[in-house]
Amino acid sequence: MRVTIKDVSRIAGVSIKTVSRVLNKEKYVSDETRRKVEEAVAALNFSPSLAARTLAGSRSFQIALIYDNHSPYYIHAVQEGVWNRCREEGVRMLAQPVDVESPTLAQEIGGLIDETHVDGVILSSPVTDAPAALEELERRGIRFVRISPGTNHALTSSVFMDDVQAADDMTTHLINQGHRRIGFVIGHPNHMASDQRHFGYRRALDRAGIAYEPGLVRPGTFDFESGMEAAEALLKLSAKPSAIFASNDDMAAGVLSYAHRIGLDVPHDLSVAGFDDTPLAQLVWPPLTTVRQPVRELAYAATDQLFCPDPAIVHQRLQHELMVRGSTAPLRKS
Amino acid sequence: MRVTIKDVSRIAGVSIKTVSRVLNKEKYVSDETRRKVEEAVAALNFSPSLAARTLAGSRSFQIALIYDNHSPYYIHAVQEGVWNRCREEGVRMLAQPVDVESPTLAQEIGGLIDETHVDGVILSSPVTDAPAALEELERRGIRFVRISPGTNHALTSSVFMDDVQAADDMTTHLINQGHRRIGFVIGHPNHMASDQRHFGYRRALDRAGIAYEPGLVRPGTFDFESGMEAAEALLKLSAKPSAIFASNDDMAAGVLSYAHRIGLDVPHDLSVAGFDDTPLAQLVWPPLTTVRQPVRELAYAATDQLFCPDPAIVHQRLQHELMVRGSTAPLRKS
DNA sequence: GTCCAATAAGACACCGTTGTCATATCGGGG
DNA sequence: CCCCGATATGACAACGGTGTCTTATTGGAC
Repeated sequence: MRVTIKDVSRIAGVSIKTVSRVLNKEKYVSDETRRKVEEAVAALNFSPSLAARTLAGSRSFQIALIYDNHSPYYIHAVQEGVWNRCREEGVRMLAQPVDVESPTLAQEIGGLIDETHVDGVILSSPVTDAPAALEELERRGIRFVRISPGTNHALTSSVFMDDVQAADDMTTHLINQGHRRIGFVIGHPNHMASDQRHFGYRRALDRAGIAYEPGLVRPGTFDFESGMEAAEALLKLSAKPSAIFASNDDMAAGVLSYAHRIGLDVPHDLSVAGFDDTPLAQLVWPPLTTVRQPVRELAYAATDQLFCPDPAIVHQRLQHELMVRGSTAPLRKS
Repeated sequence: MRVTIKDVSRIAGVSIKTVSRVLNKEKYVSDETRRKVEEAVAALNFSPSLAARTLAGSRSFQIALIYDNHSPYYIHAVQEGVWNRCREEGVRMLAQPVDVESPTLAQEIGGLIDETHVDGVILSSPVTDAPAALEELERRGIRFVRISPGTNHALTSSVFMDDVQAADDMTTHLINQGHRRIGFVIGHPNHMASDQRHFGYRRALDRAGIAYEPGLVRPGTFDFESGMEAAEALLKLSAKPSAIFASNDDMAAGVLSYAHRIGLDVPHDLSVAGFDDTPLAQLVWPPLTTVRQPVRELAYAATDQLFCPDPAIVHQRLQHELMVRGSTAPLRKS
């Protein structure tokens, strides 16, 4: 049947406890013994049962990644980052999609933790800001790290980028190109990042001495359709914007699409900027000027913090990057 | 500390075995007792330890989804489909990215199974056709279902769509619009679907009495760049195609992008068709005519088969759908 | 009234590890 | 040479459930 630690101990001629010691890289095992055990492990192709380790020990060698589905690209990148760090650590990753609006959110998360005894949890936006989730995790005293949280809940570690500064940078880029009437499409109200990007846009305008015009700002939901709708509203204004900054790439693609549909030439008739630098940014024409968000790196760093024994609460900021491509251009004199 | 089955049994005034029976919905528990146990479970907010159940019992309440990263959209949809079925069953999903080219693939999969005791495995393309993976799973006698396998390994269950027919349908659609010189971009050589789509293209041409011209067929790797490169090669031919059928959407987007770059008007100067109907298809201009691949449904059905106690090997085909959008048009008489 | 199958519930071993404690040996300071 | 802390290893009891077996108790069929 299944190969167990007993088989290994028999082959190696030691007790199961000693095998366990080798497996867990504990001190107080002689080189000679260690070698024998390692050989036996290799010979039998032994992998210890996670279930047994979890039950008997104080670790489960599993962490959970909890997220709500918004952008497949984003989630995919997060999973990749978390997974990369997990694999180095020999830890399994449990991917757990949830509905952040669900009234049973806390219960679901609690159940997950009770069932699996995960050693820690990574929270991805927008679950990072769901009070029910945070309370549940804290009540259980489980370690968790948040990726790009919107609220600076001082109690927990997090990794993030500066959304305000990034949106400011992008807006400033457009201003530097001579644009004065710059439309803005806000993100999904669920996401704190939406407010921050909105704020960054506003801050850049202020600094440049350009008045903030509510009419140039449209609500959106981070998806293509809402970008199109926002573009339609903005481009039907009598005083049209010469540039539109959509606060994520999907919406920017929607703006682009609507602009094409009514015969505008991007970037000469209209500059369009996005945010996130998803692959999509380079799968549209013209390729989007956007902000690269280091998602993989954020996820990796978050997981690293989870494993890192440093008990201090750490807030780590990673750098964004302005990706200037073909969808923005200097304002045409007319 | 942690709430265990003992606490529940104490509160309910029954033995732990009876609690276990209720948890597992076994027969031979009186309604009265069942009610008492359920109340105790609810009162204590009890979730049984998966580790203990796995160790003691014959099930682990976990399945693994093994995939290699190609398209984030595809993987995301697969995960969603698998997860949806898992949630109904109260089973956890272990997402396991692998490198299908890795020489240690079998070992990784073997280790996963030994460690986690998963009850079954879902294989997503292209891992579906990695001999090392299949052999390892069979050697361990573990149940697994493949999503869209390329080879018809008679031993295992699978769900799939008819790639040949779908590519045939799309090609026929183009032919019906009057196109005769139809370029084709092949997919990644790793994926069996690439050959099948290629074959479908050829079959449709044959039936229509159009000669297959190797010069109109370019290799690709399922990504945007390879689509652009293929488009460049095809559109520099002296006898240009009037339509290009790229065998996935990313490559079609690449074709579209290159066409725009050299000033072609799609669809009037060139029809472009894709395959998969990823969200991207509607995030480009003009929206792509493509084949809808029912990925979520395939994943859901595969998981359903895994849980279904029917031991027979089942091959289930799901229907594709032609999505005609703005990127294809009747051949312009010139 | 007897017998047997179906129903209902508990006792107890066991799953494969790790934690704790006990034991043995070794090397060096006094 | 003795004693003690560091090193090295093993015995054994958990961990929290399920599988198996045993024991009552019912309710027809004969």
